[in-house]
Order: sequence, then C-alpha cells, then structure tokens
Amino acid sequence: MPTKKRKTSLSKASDFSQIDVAKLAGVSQAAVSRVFTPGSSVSEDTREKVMAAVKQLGYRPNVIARSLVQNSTNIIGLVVKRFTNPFYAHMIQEFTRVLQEQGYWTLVFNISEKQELEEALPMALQYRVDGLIITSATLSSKLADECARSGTPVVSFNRYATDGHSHMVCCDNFEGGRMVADALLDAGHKRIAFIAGEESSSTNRDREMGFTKRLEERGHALDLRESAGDYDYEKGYAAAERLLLSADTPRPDAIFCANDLIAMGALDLARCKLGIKVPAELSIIGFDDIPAAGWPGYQLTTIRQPFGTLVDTTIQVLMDAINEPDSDIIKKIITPTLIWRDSARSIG
Amino acid sequence: MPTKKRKTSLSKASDFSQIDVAKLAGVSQAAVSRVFTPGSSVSEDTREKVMAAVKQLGYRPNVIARSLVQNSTNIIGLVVKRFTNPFYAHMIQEFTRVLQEQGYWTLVFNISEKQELEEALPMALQYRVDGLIITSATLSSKLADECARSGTPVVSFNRYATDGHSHMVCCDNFEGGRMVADALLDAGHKRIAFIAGEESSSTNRDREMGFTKRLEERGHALDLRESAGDYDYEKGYAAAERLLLSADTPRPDAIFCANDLIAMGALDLARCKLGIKVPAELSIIGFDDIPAAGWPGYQLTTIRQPFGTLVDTTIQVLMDAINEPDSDIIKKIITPTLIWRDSARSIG
DNA sequence: ATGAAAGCGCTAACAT
DNA sequence: ATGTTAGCGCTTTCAT
Repeated sequence: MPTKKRKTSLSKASDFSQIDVAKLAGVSQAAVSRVFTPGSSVSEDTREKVMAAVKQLGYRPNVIARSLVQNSTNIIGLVVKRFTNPFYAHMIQEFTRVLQEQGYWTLVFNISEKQELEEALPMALQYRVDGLIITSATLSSKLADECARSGTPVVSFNRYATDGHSHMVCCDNFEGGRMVADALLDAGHKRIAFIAGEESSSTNRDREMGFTKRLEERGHALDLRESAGDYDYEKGYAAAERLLLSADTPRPDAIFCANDLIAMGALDLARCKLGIKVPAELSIIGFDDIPAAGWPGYQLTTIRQPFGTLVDTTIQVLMDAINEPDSDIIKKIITPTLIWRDSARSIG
Repeated sequence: MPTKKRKTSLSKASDFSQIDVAKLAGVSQAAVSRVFTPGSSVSEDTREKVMAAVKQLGYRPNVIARSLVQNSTNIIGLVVKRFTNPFYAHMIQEFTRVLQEQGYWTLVFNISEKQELEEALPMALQYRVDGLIITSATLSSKLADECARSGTPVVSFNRYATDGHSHMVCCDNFEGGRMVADALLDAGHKRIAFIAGEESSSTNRDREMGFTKRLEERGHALDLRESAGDYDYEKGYAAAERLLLSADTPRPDAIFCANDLIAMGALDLARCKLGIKVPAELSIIGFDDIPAAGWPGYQLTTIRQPFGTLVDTTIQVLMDAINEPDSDIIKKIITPTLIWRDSARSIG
C-alpha cells in the first residue's frame, strides 16, 4: 500500500510513488528515478528489481512532479477560436497529431471573443506550457510581452502579428487575392464582385486587398462588394442572395468569395435557387481548398492553402524557438496555389 | 530578481515564486498562497500588500505546483480518433468549450489506430488528468481497470463499453436504424439498400442491426448491402458507384447510409454523375445531421444525433463521477430524431 | 490573521 | 553504479 494517505473524499484513489517502488525493490528512491530517466546509469540488476516492483504495484510516473522540477511540461498550448469552419477543425487535428509525433501534448484553449484571449493566454502560462500556437486571433503586444517575460515562445498561425514580438507562419493571403484577380481577368470577366468574410480578420483584409489592388493594376475596378460577416456557409448564401437579387444593378459575372464555405453557399444559391449556370453565366472562386471543395457536387475553383506545409512549418518554428530561446523572431510566408475546377471558366 | 537560478540554456526565462512576492511584500510565503486560495482568511491589509508586490513583479501562480500538492490538475483528457468527419470536429470544439465553462481545460490525445489508445491513455493518467472522455474507440477492460485503479473517471462517448467498468453516453443508434426502416417502408420503397461505414465500429453495427431487424419485423429484407469501409465522402461515393452501377441486379429505390458524409457522396454520385432523380427515383437517408446536411445543395433526410445533449450529458456524467468517486457506473442512451428533408420521399 | 514547517513526487547534484 | 540530500513552487496543517 502507498506510503501516504489521501485527505479528502474528492481526491483520487491511491497512486504509488517511487518511494513505494524503492522499498519493494530494496533500492533507493533515486535508483527508481534513474530507471525512468533516459541516459542515467543503472545496472541491469537494479533495473530488473525496480521493474519487477513497478509491475507488481502498477506504478506510473507522475509527470506533474517531473514537470515541476524540470520546469517543462511537454505540453503545447493551442489557442483556437470557436470554429464551424472545416479548415480550422482539420487544423486542430493536424496540430495535435504532429505535435504528438514530436513528443508533445496539446492543451486546447477555445475562445470565442477576442477578449477571451486575454484570459486564456495567462492561463496557458500558468500551466507552464512549453510553447503556444495562436490561431485566428491577434496577439496584443501586452500579451506578447507577458509570454516573452515568462520565456514561453509563441507562434501566430495564419494571422499577421502587428508587433515584432512573436513568431508567425502565414499563408500569403494577399498573393492569393492577386491570383484570383488575374484568373478572372484573364478569363475575360467584366463585372466582378467580392464577398467578404469576417471583416475584422486580417485574412479577409489581405485577400480583399490583394484582389482589388491587382484588379486596379490591370485597369479594372471591383464592381460589387457584399459582406457575409462571417466565414460560414449560411452567411455566404445570404450574402450571395443580396448580391445576385438586387434589382438595381446588373448581375456580376464573377464572384470571389473570402473562403470556400462562403463560395459554396453562393454556388448553391446560384445553381439551386436561381438556376444560374455556373460557370457559363457566373464564375465563383473560393479560398482554402477544404475537402468539400473537391467533391463532385461542388468542384469549386479555389486558392489552396498548403495545409500540411503551414502546420509543419508552424511546429518547426515553435520547436526551434523552444530549443533556441534567444534566437530571432521568425516570420514565414507560405505561397498558396490556384486550383482550377469547374466553378470558374478559364476562357472568355 | 527571482530567488533561484535556471540551470540549462534550454530552461525558460525566470519566473517569480511566492517567496519573491512574500519578500517584497514583507509577509510570509504562506500569506501569499492564501491570497490566491479562495476561502482563506487574509486581512485586507495583507492582501493589498501582496497584490502590489504581485503586480510589480508580474507574478503568476504555478498551476503545476498546485496540481502536485492538490493531486488534481483541472485538466480533462479527451481521446479522439483521427477524424475527417465534421461531426467529430464539431465535437472537440463543443467539449473544449463546455469544459472551459466548468473550469476545466482539455488535453487532446489524437489516436489513429486502436492500438495507439494503449499508449495514449496511460500517458493521460501520467498527467494526472481529473477525468477522461473517450470518443470513437472502445476501452478494453484492461485499460478500464487501469483508470479505475488510479481513480480516474472515464466516460465513453458514443461507443458502447462492453464491460461494466466505464461510464457511457451514447446515441441510440439501434433505434435510429429502426426509424429509417420505418420511414422507408412507410413510403412504400421496395428495393432497399444499406451502405456501411467503418465495419468494426459499434455505431455502424448498431445502426445496421436496428435497420435490418426492423425491416424483417415488417416482413421485408435488406435487398442490397455495400460497404464504404470508412465514414467519409469519397468512400461513400465509391460505394454508391459499386451499388448503383452493378449491372446484374436491379437498382435499389432507397439507400440508408451509415452516416451523412457517405450519404452525401451517394447523393452526388446519383444526381451529378448518374442523373438519377432524388427522391423521385431514389431515396437516400443519412445519419448524424451535420450542418452540410441542411444546406440547399443537399437537403438530406437524416437521423439527427442530438449533439448538444450528447456533449452536455457526457460532461455532466463526468463531473458527477469526479465529485462522487464511488458512485455507480452510469450508462445513458439518448434517442435521436428523424429529420425530413428532400432526399427521401415520404409517400409511395 | 499570520508565520513556521512539513510534504506533494520527482530530478539532479554530490558523494562514495 | 548507487545512496543521500537538496530543492522545484505550492498548499495545508499547526501554532501563535
């Protein structure tokens, strides 16, 4: 039986400690620790005695105690914004998977409002995470400072960090917008519209800016603009409704949507409700290349965010920052690619 | 400056401890602890001195140290299987959100093979999580025993636990299958097919069993069966291809698909590639009611898993188990509902 | 109300 | 190679 006693009725059942194992094995407690510490020197004899006792008692190392003394938890904090978007769902999945391969576990902080980041991030620091990945939220310089002071490296994922305090891995949304402008103009489209997603997000701003800037460079203007207000299907459907049903303007012949979900909403409205022929009468281009974009039912032309590259790069940058605490701030921009499918025509 | 020094170049920047705060505030270290312990008695004077020092130093409590002494981490381990299914993505999101509301954080363990559960779960126990939620994987009785011995409550989510050792919250998949059988027979369908998902999963088995049992009860048989092998769109599309293109059997007039993604694949194949009229010539019913099922492009008739209820119930059961460690094993079955949309006809 | 002291389970010197 | 010892930062008695 374990050496200590639990105090309250709420506490967990007894666990065994290295002291219990040591007693049973007839060695010192430090010897037990060495058996569980890679690189320590233990004789084969001791190791066997210890492992026998471990097995008999069902001993399991207490990672919390180890974390306390080593000042490192092997946990990465992942801050995500509440999502309905498959892109971000897939992202959590990939982050947890790749981090696990590297021997890290993921503590998820789910925030909905920007303000909640102010509470979640200090909490992550209290848990002494070894590093932080922040998605879909912008780090204030105050928070970045707090992380820096506690020595916790942070990587912002797909969001420009305004200050120079945190690492950043980001898809080149601006360039993606430019690509769409070129694609639509090359195909000879005349009336061009944009449907925005979440207005306050840097992703939306950059995609739109790249798009309109490039249109202007080539002597065209954005003819129509509508805002979905959020990055989801229903909002995209509704925005397309406002865009395509307004009687006082001629209908656009091309729409660039700030992401795939919006584009799919617009596509369904156009085809299913309005009977508009896509792409003959109307071209629609999205952004992200979520799995559904490639489904036969959609075949959406879109800008592919190189998903695996983004995730792998983010984790690489984080690992480097963890291993070289005093290295420079790194900012990586990943270029997306245009995927031609059937929702946009390529020849006028 | 902090009292201690860090040892290696890999360690984090200096943090302040309660000792540093105590010195600066001119009180004992225990007094500082009390300020951060709800319910402790501290004078207003002491509290103010302490908080001033805390602010000046930027002190932040070390939750790891607290966890060590309190033997409780406020962390819940969430074991998920690698998913492409929006249903499970949404699930993580909801679990993390609701757990946070209850003051718990979520450590995610992402497994792909059943065998990986044997590694991930002991790891979760080493982190001394306060509780575990296991989705899309069946707990072996050996693992259930390990959790029980360490006093860590476990709830299996949407998976029948074969043994009696772990709590369980599950959608009534069997009943869902029966509902589909009734719906299709009531509508007068004659040739009825089933497309299976992941064959080894209890969800698939129960949905299929309820479906075929009910067909038989009403004097019909399952005419055709095809297996997607997995719960995703592409596999569903391919399975529907095999089912609908096989020349030697007459085409079915109704298909029950083991989940929505498979149903959407089948629907797209039927409409887009084969030009089959749905539901006039073919009825398709899915399972889950993921958001996309309600999109205008699909309007899929399906069995709705009461998502919020499932998640809330799971967390409630877990919280009860944490607060009453010696209470009985609880098994909750939640009844789903049939959602009529446009992919199945309701009158023969 | 407060300080002193013990101890949570572990790692990492330091001896031998 | 192994035992002894000193913490890691905190909570929680126990005195006062």
